[in-house]
Amino acid sequence: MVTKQLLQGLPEDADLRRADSLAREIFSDVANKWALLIIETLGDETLRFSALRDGVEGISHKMLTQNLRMLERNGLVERKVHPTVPPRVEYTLTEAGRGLRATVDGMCEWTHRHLGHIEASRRRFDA
Amino acid sequence: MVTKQLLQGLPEDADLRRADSLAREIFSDVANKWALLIIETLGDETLRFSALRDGVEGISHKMLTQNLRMLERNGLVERKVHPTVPPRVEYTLTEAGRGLRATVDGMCEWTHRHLGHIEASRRRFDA
DNA sequence: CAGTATCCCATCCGATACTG
DNA sequence: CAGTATCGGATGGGATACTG
Repeated sequence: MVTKQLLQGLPEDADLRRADSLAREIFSDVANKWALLIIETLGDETLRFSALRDGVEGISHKMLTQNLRMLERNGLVERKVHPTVPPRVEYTLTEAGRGLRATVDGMCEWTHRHLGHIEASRRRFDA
Repeated sequence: MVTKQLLQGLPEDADLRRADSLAREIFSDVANKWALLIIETLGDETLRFSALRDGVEGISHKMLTQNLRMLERNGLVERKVHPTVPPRVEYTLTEAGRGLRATVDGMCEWTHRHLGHIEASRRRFDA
C-alpha cells in the first residue's frame, strides 16, 4: 500500500510491516459494499437502527448490525444508546468516519459520471 | 444512492430506477477489496499479469484473473495481448479507471492518516 | 426497538491440475 | 506465461425465532 511513502524514514522494518498489515486489515474491513453504503447513508445525520435499515436499501438486519459493530470498533461511527423502553439507539459518523465518507462520496460521484461508459463497455464485452 | 440528485428533472421513474440499479451493480463490483487493490497497484503503469500478481500482495491467481475480467468488462482496465510465445498480456487503467483510482488513492491516504486513531479505538472496543 | 443466535444456502477464495 | 477448470473449505449473507 502507500505506507512506505508515508512513514518513510522513521521506523525500522518491523514497525513498518506492522503498520502495513494493520493498514491492510483496515482496508479489508472498510472496502466492502455494505460498510461503504452505510457510511454514505449516514452522511451528516444521526440515524436510528431502523432508519438506517430503511436507508441502506437491500441490507439485512444481520449485515447491518455486523457492519455497524465493525465500524464502531474501528472508531468510524459512534453508537449512542438511550436507556428507554423500547430502546432507542442512534448512530453518527465520527470525525474519522466523515473523513472516509468524503472519499466514498467521490466513488459514488464517479459511478454516476461513468454509468453510460460502463454500460456500453459491458455490452461490448458480453458480445 | 446519489442518483436522484444527479439525474433529477429529466427521466421518468422507470429510467431512474434502471440507472439506480445499474449504479448499485457497479458499486457492488467495484467496492471490493481485490478490485480496489488492483486499481491502486496498477496506478499509472502498464503491468503484466505476473507483475500484477506480485504487486497485489496476497492475491491468488484465480482472484486476479477474475477481478481483471470484471474490471475489463466494466471498462476500467484495458487488456492488451501480445501474440508471442510465451504470451505476454499487459494491463493498463483506462481513463475511467484512472478516475476511480483517484478516489481509491483518497481511501488509502485516509487509512494511513487514521491508523493510530483506529488502532486505539479497537483496543478500547475489544476491552 | 435493537440485538443475539441459529440454520442453511450461496458465493468467495485458495490449491491444484491442465492447456495453448 | 497467462489462462481455464475443478474441488473443497471458509466466509458472506438471508430468514427466522427469541430476548430485554
